[in-house]
Order: sequence, then C-alpha cells, then structure tokens
Amino acid sequence: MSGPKYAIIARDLKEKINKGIYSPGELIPSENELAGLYKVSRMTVRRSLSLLNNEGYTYSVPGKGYYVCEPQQHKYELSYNEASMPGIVPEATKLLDVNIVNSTKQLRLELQIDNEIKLIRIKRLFCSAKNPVAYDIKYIPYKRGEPIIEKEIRFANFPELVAQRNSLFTVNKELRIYCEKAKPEILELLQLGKEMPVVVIKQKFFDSSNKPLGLGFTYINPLRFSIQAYSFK
Amino acid sequence: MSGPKYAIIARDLKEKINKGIYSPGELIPSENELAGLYKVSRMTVRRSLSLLNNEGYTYSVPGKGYYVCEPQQHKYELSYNEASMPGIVPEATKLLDVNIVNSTKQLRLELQIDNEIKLIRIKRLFCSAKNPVAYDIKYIPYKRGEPIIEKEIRFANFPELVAQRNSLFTVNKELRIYCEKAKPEILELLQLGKEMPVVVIKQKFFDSSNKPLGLGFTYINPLRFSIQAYSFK
DNA sequence: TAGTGGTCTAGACCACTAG
DNA sequence: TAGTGGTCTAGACCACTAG
Repeated sequence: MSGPKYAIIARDLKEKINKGIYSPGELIPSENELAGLYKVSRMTVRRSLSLLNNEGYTYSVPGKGYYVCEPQQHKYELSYNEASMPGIVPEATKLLDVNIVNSTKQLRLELQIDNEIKLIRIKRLFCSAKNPVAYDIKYIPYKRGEPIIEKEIRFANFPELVAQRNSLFTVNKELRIYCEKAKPEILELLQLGKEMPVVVIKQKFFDSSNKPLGLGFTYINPLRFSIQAYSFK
Repeated sequence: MSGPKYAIIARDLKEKINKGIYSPGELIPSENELAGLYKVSRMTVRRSLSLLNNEGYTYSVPGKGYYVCEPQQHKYELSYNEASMPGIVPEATKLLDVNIVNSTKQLRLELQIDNEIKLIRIKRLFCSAKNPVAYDIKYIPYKRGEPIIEKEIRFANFPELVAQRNSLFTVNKELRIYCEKAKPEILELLQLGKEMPVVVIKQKFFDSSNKPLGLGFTYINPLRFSIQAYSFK
C-alpha cells in the first residue's frame, strides 16, 4: 500500500493478471474506467499501464484497449564475456598472435567484405592458474594506416575492440553456442584428447545498419565450460 | 524528422550519446534546459528521457540530473525451450517414465523441501526423425491428491507444467549450461560413446518469493547442440 | 457517433542536492 | 536558496475502432 499512486495501481493490476482475474487475450478496463475506479487522472493511469506494457503484462491497441499478453515462457537474459569466464585468470592470458591477414572465402562471407579487405586476426589463450581453458580467435576488418597496440589488444574484450570505431550503444551482437570436433592444433592447445568435442562460442557484431564489424570464435575445454542465464526482472 | 516530438527528441539525444557529445558518466542537460532547447513542455522531455533510461542510455539521480550510462557490453537475450530445439521432431518425443518418487539428498537441497515431500519425476527422450537428440528429466514437488495426466505431460513444456499452480508471469527462471561426463545409461540412451561428454542444460524455476518450484536437466548429444542469443533491441 | 489509446501542455507541489 | 528530478492533475486535440 506504499509508494506513488501509479506504482500502487500497477501492482494491483499485475496481481489481478497473476490471479487470472484478467486472462491472456482479454481486455482490461479502459484508461478512463481505471481513472474512475482508482480516482486518479488519466495520465497517472497511463503511467501504470506503460509499466505493464514494458514488463510484458499487456500490450495496447489504439481504438481498442489494453490486452493481457501470453506470458513469455522461454526468454532468458545471459551475460557473457569471453575474457572473464569462471576459472580464467586474466594475468595468465597468452596473446599468441596479432596479425594482418588475408580473408578466406568463409570469412568474406561472414563479414560481408570484398577480396581486397584485410583482417586483423587476434589469437589468445585464456588460462586458469595452471591449465589452458579456452582458445580464442577474433577477426576485425582492417582499415589502412590504423595503429595496432598489442598491450591494448591483450586485455581488451571483443566489444571494446570493435567499439574503437563504433559506439557500443549501437553495436548489435549475436552469440551462438555449439559443440564440434575441433582441429588437432586447437585440441593440442587445450590439451584435449582426439575424441573430445570442444564448446564453441561464436560472436558476431554488427553496426546499426547490420554490417558485420567483427567475428570471434572461442573454443572451450568442455569440462571447464559453464554459462548461466536468468529470466527478466 | 518524423514521428511524435518525444521520439524525435529521444532519437536526437541517443545520437549525441553515440557520437560522444555526451559521454558515459557525464550529465546531459536538465529537463528544464531541454524543454527550452526543443521548445516543448517538461512532460514531453520527461517522456523522451524515460525512453533513454529504459534503453540503458542514461540513469537519473533526483536532485542531480541524468547521467550517461556505461554501455552494457555483455548482455544477451536468449530463447530456450527444451521441447523445440533445432532438429527435434515433437511427434518423435518418447515419454519414458512418469512417476511419484522419493527425493534424494541432492534434490531436497536443490528444491528446498523436507524429507517427506515426494516428487513427480518425468523422463523424456527428444528425438529427430531418426535419432535421439536429448534426454530430459524433470522434478516437481508433488501435492497429494493431484491428478497426473500423461497426455498433458508428454507434450507440455516445463514452464507450462510448473504454471499449473503458479502464474507464469511471476515465475523466476534460472538456466545453467555446462558439459559433463554422463552416466552410462544416459550415454546409451543418446547412443554416445564412453568418451563423449554431454551438454547439460539445468533449469530451475522459482516462485515470486524464490521458493523452488521445479528442477530439470536436459542431456544433449553435444554434436546436436546449438543455442543462439542476441543483444537487446 | 461514442469510446479507445496516443500526444502534448501548463501548471502545481514534493524531496533532494549543493553552494 | 536555486536547481534538479519525481509525482500528479485537468484539460486539449488526434487517429482509429466499431456499431
């Protein structure tokens, strides 16, 4: 019963949806009706309702009203940073290689670039105190004359590297997690037997017009891999 | 230059943040200043600013103003439904077992229940047209006298099963993805060799007061596993 | 035509910040 | 004390819906 009016009304309406008094697909009372019921101005009701809309309880249709949503059952929020996975010791990170390389056909396809564009390729090995945990390789289209500062690259994470040229607020990111039988050299770096698959986390970044900005693969010792996700709010 | 005033102002402010005209940690002009600059009422400016706040561009401190946020680099949105993973044919789902079982020590710990509480245990095998893809096991605390309808259970997903007693809007969900060397019986069901690790997706559901409502493990053939996640908006 | 949500205003009062 | 964001109001006009 405490807090501002708009919050009390929002709490009350959410409770009614949770109890099934208003069910998915149904209309809840109109803004004007609610303003009357709660004895507040229409703007205050609108504020409550925009909270419900933002939190996925309702959606509004002009001329009709506010409908109760079907609950989002399968959405989770995930936090991933390749450079700070559980067990990794930042100081033990090995920068294996930084180079300007030619693109391959696959990379040109992924990054949507022409033949003549070269790539900055960064290879790193993330380690725990004693053992290798993940092998990481990143590709970023190279712009001529751009300086490459090894010290920065060693500790920078992928978003930071890409953001040197783009606002991080506008970068769209895509993550794919899967397993595969890796090439022998990767298995060797991770000290894994021939039969073992590795977990691969593929990261792809895009600018606001969906032009690819960078591509990364992290190959993880499967028995060291773990990632967590949570429902919203 | 189109759309309502509040959207135009929000777009303009976001652009200024993207361009670095306003940088993370800095204050942007106050509501009153902006109202003057854009020649609109303070309420319209507030509407623009609440958009920026919601989208993670800014946060506001009463008495001080609106600060530009550090960009969220590592957040992704993930959609996961064990019953509709890529490659799985719903009709090929095998309901291996539904039973009321005693809890084990580990399950009592996970589900925070007493000795005498029994569990509904559901074992399923998700298959492609030809092969097993994932073995799935769920535990839900059993309430005496509750009917168990096999047909419903076979096709229901975990959120739906739990939601029979709780509003899906209020259920908090937790997902953990990792690899492990599975027990022989699981490897056999998935037709995997002894050396292969499996991907495990552990799901845990909680009510609004964080009391566990259900626990599930999905053991996936690693070479059939794939999951995608995207940055917000 | 009556009702719905969407946009916008000009004004009020509040608690909080910081000189 | 002047300025900040937070809350709330009563009213206006709009496009859209549906009888």
